Amino acid sequence: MTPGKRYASSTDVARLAGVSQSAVSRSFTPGASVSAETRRKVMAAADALGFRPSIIPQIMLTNRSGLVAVIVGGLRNAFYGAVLERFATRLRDAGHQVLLVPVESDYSLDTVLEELRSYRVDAIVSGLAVLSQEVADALSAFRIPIVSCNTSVTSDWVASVDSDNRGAGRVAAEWLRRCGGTRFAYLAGPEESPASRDRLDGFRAGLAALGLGEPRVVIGDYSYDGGRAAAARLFAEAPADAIFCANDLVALGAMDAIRKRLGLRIPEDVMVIGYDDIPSAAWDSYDLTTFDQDPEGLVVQALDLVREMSENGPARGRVRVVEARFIPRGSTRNPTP
Amino acid sequence: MTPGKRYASSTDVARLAGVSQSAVSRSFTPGASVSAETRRKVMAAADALGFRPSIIPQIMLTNRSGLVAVIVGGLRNAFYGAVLERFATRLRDAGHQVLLVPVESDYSLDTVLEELRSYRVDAIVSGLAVLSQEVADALSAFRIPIVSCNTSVTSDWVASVDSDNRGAGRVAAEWLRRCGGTRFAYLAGPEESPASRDRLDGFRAGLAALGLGEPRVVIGDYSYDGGRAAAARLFAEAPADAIFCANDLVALGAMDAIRKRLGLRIPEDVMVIGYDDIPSAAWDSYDLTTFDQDPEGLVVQALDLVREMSENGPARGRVRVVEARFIPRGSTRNPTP
DNA sequence: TTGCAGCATGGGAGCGCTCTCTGTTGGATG
DNA sequence: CATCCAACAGAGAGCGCTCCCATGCTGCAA
Repeated sequence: MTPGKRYASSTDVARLAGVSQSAVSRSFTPGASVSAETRRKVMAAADALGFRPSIIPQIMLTNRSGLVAVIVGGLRNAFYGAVLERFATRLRDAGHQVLLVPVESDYSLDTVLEELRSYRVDAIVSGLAVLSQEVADALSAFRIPIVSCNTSVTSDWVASVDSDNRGAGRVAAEWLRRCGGTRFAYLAGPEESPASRDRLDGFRAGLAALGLGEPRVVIGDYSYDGGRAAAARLFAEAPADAIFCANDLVALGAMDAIRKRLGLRIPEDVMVIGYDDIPSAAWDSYDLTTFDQDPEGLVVQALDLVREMSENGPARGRVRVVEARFIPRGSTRNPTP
Repeated sequence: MTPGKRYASSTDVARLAGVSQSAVSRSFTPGASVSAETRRKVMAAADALGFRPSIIPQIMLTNRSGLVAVIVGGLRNAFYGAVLERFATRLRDAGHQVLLVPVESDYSLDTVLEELRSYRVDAIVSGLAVLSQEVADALSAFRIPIVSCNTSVTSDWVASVDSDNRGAGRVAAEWLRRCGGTRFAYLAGPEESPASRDRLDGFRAGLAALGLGEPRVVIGDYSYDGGRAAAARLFAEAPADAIFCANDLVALGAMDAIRKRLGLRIPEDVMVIGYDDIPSAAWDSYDLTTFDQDPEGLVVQALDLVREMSENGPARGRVRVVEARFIPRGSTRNPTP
């Protein structure tokens, strides 16, 4: 290895060890046919040169890079951070590397896709960005396994993992009713979010099953500020006393608006339920009743789908549903038995 | 391209376009010498086959992968999420790919390093994990540029970017004093965190400059629960009325402990200052006085250091300090003029 | 017509591995 | 002593690019 060079090659090691380059390669291949003596010499030379086999030629040979792209939007939400961390950890444990791709919106994906292709990524996990049907189809044409969370698009190479949004919506409706709720409302996420829509569908279905009418709905944007504004708009029109929110951030914003701006008490005057169980939901100031999306389960299922598609090819529209665990806390009253 | 193959090669394209493989390569190289006619034919064939040049052979040739590893620990803290997102976005804008490496602690880095080396990463940004001197030295031996945030290790290939922790500590001391604080305390992060220590140093220096004594210090762990517990321990011993916290999460935990468990008012009875300006700090329930660490500046400086080391080689112990902006809010009283 | 840029083009090497194939041992066997 | 085989070592191809070089072709001045 010449002084300025950053990496020694297997040829450098072979020269120093006095063996062939093939012998070096074999020494680093588990189960290959090398004598103990040769391996010893090779390892000594490798240590001396700081050699470590490059994975790049392997990628060239196999077109499998070991890279899995994880596309995320909005890491400011601690829930996404938690999920991302789990994804990354598990992917690494499974021997993959994680290529992080932050996107603002899915139309910015187009340019990104080409790059991912040129890096020969093995799979794409569309963490939590909204994935449109067009983009899904474009992606699908590349024959790269894609697993998308909480979206409803379908395409050959796109599978998805969803939280049981509908089921949770129903549970929220029932719980709020049992706790004495009478005027129901839903503070939604962005209009195009399938997760938000599904939660609302479930909420509606739950209310209907109890013989109750439609909840009032205010469109928001999954953020604290959005939740605060949505609550203000809701109460400006008419009061509500049983509010289901598209996610925890919205719920926390709503709670603050209700308490600090409207001067109402939670849960005495108004009950609030969120979704995600982000850390702040458990904080003393909020003590928010919510649903644990089971990020662990989400991640496990997603990675299982990745594995499955990598091995068996396209799995058109396969969907795995992960149960959401209801977590009653102090933002709802005690249910009547 | 045979049906089952995922990727077309430039040779496939050349065959279809009726030109040489070199011509295909040139057509995709800006500024290369190709006739318009040839390029047209190549592009048509490339589109037909869904061809996109692989970057892998390039990496082999140059040993530059375009990959930058970002090592993070604790994405649950929304501040880290925000910083990570910025890093990733800017790195991508600069033409790099982001390899996300989550670590629990720095001893788990050893195995990770080898992998990073085999992927020929161009640089490592040790986002926010604690980096020990040993690990830094080991990394340095690989001649890979490393930029570390808020740590104090020094090694040939390790540079760092720090928030102005000391300066902020002094400002906190002065502000709390001007607002009528008399019994000062510091709720620290983990003992080995240089950032936490520096903030305390500054706080001490600020108090000393005002002719005040030592603050009481309680060791914690940078988390909400840790902050709550630390505040409880602090008050169990003796009350305080001017508390500076190692970060916002600690501050929020402390605030909840002070209000909900101790029944004291903020800021009337106790004033609290945090660090980071995470989103929750601005929420109505907290309205926390804090310091904006300027994540944007942090990221810009870090990337500038990466660039500099990539171009000019090792920059032993270079440190960039990023100003922290003080954000007075309602968790401190109004200062007397 | 000849000469010579100047551009366009194809051929070929080489990056660092893995895999296959061939060769070379040495020891057991007939 | 000839034969065979297992165990191992080395040679070489090839992955898909980029770069260098030689060649051919055009157009323009001499």
